[in-house]
Amino acid sequence: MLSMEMYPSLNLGPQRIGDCFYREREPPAHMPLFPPACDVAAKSLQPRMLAPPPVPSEPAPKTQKDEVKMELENASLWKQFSSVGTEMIITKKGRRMFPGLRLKLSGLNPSLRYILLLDIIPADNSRYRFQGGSWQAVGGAEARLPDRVFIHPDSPATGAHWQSRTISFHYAKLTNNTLDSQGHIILHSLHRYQPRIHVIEARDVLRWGGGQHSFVFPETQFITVTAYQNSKITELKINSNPFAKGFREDGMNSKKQRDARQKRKIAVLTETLDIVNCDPCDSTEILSHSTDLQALALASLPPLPDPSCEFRPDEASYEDTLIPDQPLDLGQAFMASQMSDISISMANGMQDTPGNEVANGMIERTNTMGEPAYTCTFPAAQTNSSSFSSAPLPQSSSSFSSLSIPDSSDTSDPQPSIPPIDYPPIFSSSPTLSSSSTTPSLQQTSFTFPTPPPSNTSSPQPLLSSSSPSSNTFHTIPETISPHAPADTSFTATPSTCQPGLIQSSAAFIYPNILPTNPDPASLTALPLPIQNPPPPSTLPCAPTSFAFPSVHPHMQNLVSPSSGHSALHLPNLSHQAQAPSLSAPFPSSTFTHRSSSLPPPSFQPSSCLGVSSTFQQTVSSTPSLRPAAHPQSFPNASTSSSTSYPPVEMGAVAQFNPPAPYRPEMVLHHQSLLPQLDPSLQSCIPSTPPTALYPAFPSYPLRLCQDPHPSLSIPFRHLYRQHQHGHHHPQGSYLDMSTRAVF
DNA sequence: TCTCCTCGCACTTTTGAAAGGA
DNA sequence: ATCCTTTCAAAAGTGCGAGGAG
Repeated sequence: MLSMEMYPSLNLGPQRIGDCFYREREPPAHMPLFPPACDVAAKSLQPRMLAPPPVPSEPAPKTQKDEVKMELENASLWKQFSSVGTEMIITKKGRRMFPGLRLKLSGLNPSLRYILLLDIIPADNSRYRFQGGSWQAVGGAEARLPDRVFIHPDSPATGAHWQSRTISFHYAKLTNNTLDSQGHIILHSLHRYQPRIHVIEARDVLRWGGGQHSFVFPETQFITVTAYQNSKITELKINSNPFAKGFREDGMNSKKQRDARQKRKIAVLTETLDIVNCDPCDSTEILSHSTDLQALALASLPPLPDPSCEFRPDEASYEDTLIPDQPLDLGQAFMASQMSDISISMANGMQDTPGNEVANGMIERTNTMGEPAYTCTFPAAQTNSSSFSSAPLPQSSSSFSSLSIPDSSDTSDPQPSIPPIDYPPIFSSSPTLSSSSTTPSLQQTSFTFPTPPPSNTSSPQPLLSSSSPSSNTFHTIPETISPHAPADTSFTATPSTCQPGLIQSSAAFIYPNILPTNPDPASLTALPLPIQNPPPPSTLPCAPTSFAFPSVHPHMQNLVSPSSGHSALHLPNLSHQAQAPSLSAPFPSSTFTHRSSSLPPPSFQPSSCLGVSSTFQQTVSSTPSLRPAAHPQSFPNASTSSSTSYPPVEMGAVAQFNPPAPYRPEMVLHHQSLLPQLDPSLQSCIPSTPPTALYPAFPSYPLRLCQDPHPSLSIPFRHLYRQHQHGHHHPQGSYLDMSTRAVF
């Protein structure tokens, strides 16, 4: 088995290792070290297999880290969905996300390599139900499933690579199958989730953790469903997703067409039954029936030419064929109905052309991240698809209307409703945003919205000065920043007050402060947090996180050849890693237990994105990533929902994050701290008494990068698991199948 | 009875192989 | 023989609706 410790610098203490037993594979003999795009950079780098543990003294250039920015290119589309209440279908086989996450990165060191991860964490600890046109929290969340992290197929790649193109996570799939072995991200239905993107510096393929930047875009929050609940979302999806084009009004699978087909089918079946019931021996019956049948058949056929027309060949032909032979008539009737359907469909298709062009145009714009196409007409959620225009979204937007927001501050509220996210007009300040028309509010001024200019989607976006409040890019918090220091000092107050009505959603949220210290809860709580509120209760359990390459791009898969030997991390760019001699070294099991700790007081960064850069911060691993970060209001649990501010955290300052970790290929990401907790903001509103935890308290869940043993998978090293300290017993079994696959 | 999930359907786009031509 | 373009079919991604389970 070949595994790699992804974050050597995150030595949190004794760790549990060796939980993942995967079939070892030999590294592909001819696997290129890096994708062509990265070849040059890769050559410039000295591969360091089994390199010694990273030395804290080798931090990446601060300047670069500090300027790492991420933009959500299709932010306007996301906002459209968010304004209505984004729903994501999850299926057993896995469903892609739509909208997808399309990102632009900047501020990376072009010569360094980075790994991009996507994980999705619970936004709160409630289960939802769609009632009365809005989402209502109806109870506690189900036990958190093991977190899986989707590693971007290009990972690791150089900063130049990431910055030269739009980064898409569209290959990531969501599933509700807790036994999923495909590496999809497992989520509960009817729960609210928040995607996060992590940029992890990989100074070389085996040395991860030089620095970490995490980004959260509140508008990407969604509720998982197995079937769409809100018709507005359905309309949005159909109008925005090319694959659903057939369901558009002008499509062949539109409701109109379906209804017409259904009617025809029913009519035909009814007629058939009637005919069958007739006595075939009675010529009279037959004759009369034939007449009826003819009428029916004719009825089911496309309209005949106008009687006034002199030439009506169709009529004759129908009579000739239908009357004489009953069986034939039946068949013809059916065929006729089908043909009529086809002809109608064809006609519609013909007619649709213009409309389709428009639709296609929209799609193309969407695909190309042409935000303008989707921005639009919100504030008010459109009642119909037609309302979605390609017009730019008014800045005022906001309002979502129909959905009521559950008062997060009020945990007692049994049924808080989630309103669509209201995005304040924060764009105005950004020169890059065409849509910006409104004056940012006081709080909004400090926001930096990730929305990129509608154009240049394919090309790297010009970097916005981080200093500029108007920038629509999310800034990560420099590692050098003290964890206690607010990332954005300009931000004065947070909606902190947890007032239900206040929504800072449009802004990106900064990650909750990650405690730079020991995961020990006691120590965490003892930390002098600059902010305000006591850390959130660690009631939320941490689930094991797995990093998966579920949907690895085909080309990546091709690069990997399963081999009998140890499984190596076969990232496309990594070929040499397999050569590490120490790969086979056994993993020491760790005794480290991670407890949920209180989160540091969140400082609200109104600005956009929750970007947290850190050199591996341990976020309160214990603190469940579950905290609702993005939209406090939406959190029923007051304790969790309260604050929107996230103080910057410097992980590098924490000793536990910096300790040189042994670099062993066998190791997998084993640090729960990898992913900072999402919603530290809650703390501002956190009552002195921690709310009852809806999620069972999870012990520590070290992140581990494990190779997926599944034979069918060509990509080894597919999963990174954040494992439970003490092992998690899923109702359906253990999380890891020690034999061959990572299952639960 | 209600809610939620699963499955099959029809439709679409995407992708890659095959065919043809320069 | 190589490269490029076009064509075609398979694969995969969509939402819908019926039906089943709890």
